Amino acid sequence: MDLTTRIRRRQRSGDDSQLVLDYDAISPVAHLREPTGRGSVLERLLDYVDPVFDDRLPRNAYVWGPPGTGKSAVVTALFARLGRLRSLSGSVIHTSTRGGTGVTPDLVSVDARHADSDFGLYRAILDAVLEEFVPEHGVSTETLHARLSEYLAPYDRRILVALDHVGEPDARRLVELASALDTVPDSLSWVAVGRASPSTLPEAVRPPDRIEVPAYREHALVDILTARASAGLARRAVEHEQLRQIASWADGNAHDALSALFAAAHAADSAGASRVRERDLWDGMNAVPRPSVSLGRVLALPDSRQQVLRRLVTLGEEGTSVSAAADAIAGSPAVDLSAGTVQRLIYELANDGIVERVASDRSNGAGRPPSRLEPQFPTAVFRQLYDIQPSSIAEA
DNA sequence: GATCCACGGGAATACACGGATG
DNA sequence: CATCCGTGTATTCCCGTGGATC
Repeated sequence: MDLTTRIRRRQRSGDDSQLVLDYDAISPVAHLREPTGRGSVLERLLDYVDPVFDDRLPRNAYVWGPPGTGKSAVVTALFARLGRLRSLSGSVIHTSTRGGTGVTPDLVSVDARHADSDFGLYRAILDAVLEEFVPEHGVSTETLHARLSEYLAPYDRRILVALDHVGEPDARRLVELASALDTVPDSLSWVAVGRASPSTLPEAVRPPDRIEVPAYREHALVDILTARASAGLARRAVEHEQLRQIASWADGNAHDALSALFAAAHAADSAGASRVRERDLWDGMNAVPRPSVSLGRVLALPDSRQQVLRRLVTLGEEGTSVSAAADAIAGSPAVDLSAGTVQRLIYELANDGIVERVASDRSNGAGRPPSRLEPQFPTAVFRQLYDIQPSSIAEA
């Protein structure tokens, strides 16, 4: 057990109940080292990356499928594992900028939600590939581009980049990413991970290799829930039949299923129960809006946005309108933003679909009626995950 | 001095309503 | 009765500024 896990366990409130042993294990945003139930997808991905074993570079590719199907999980796990295997084999000093003898392609994962400019994209790749620190300020996009090109220039240097979450609501679109990568030497390939069907991609960026990741079958989802529950919950905390209910309700979406399990377990735990009761199960499923914005996306938002959301989900009466919510949030000592900025952020979040503005039914005369705010993600799960983030441990 | 980015602030625009107008 | 107008909010849009850094 690592330190973070230990700290998290200690952080649990209410020491008596031992229902949830490890929130991380049942977290919808944590990816397991061994993804469950995605064997055939994994096989296809292995076929795709096969050239890497011969120190060659695969072509561009596109992995796609609906939300909550483990696309990211599989690709992330594969890249991590390959990177680890390679460094174990010791045949390549891939992180060294000095060596120059490396021939195995570098494997880099980039979250398109973070690399939201050409600058960010180049920086993310360089940062993964170079040992030295890559500046975040004070240097032009052009400079980073040149550095990347320079890195790739030697004949035997190659990079395979996984572009995760491509084209999702607040990530860049593949077209933009691809064209940014088009201008570097072609000893760089990418494998994009997204939701949209390849037929919706412009022909110019539609890669030759495509791997579809279909929704989970119900029994596969039950397996996933079972594995997670046994890793993170006390023995017998939840019954097989309850997991089956969640799986059936989640309709193939692992994110939603795990969120419901998480929320149910948390509800039971904080009520001091030793097992998930029917009402907890019910609460858990009700805690997840359908469709739900993925928590991975919420937790990938810039800090200021997450702070705003964290306060927003605990507002009561003060949250009845955008401006009232903004005032209340800006007034919180934990938030260091002006009310105007908070308000703008809320509107931005609403535009991105992370919260929904609902037209108020009652109008009291003058002016345009304010709208109510409804988060489109599992708020209970978000609160818990946000509060146990390492950063908040540091602050505490 | 240059660079990127997040903030902040405010102008411009959209909308809802009641009342006035033709 | 159908439209237009004025007023008061809500929402969107835009851009300058300053921090942090090289």
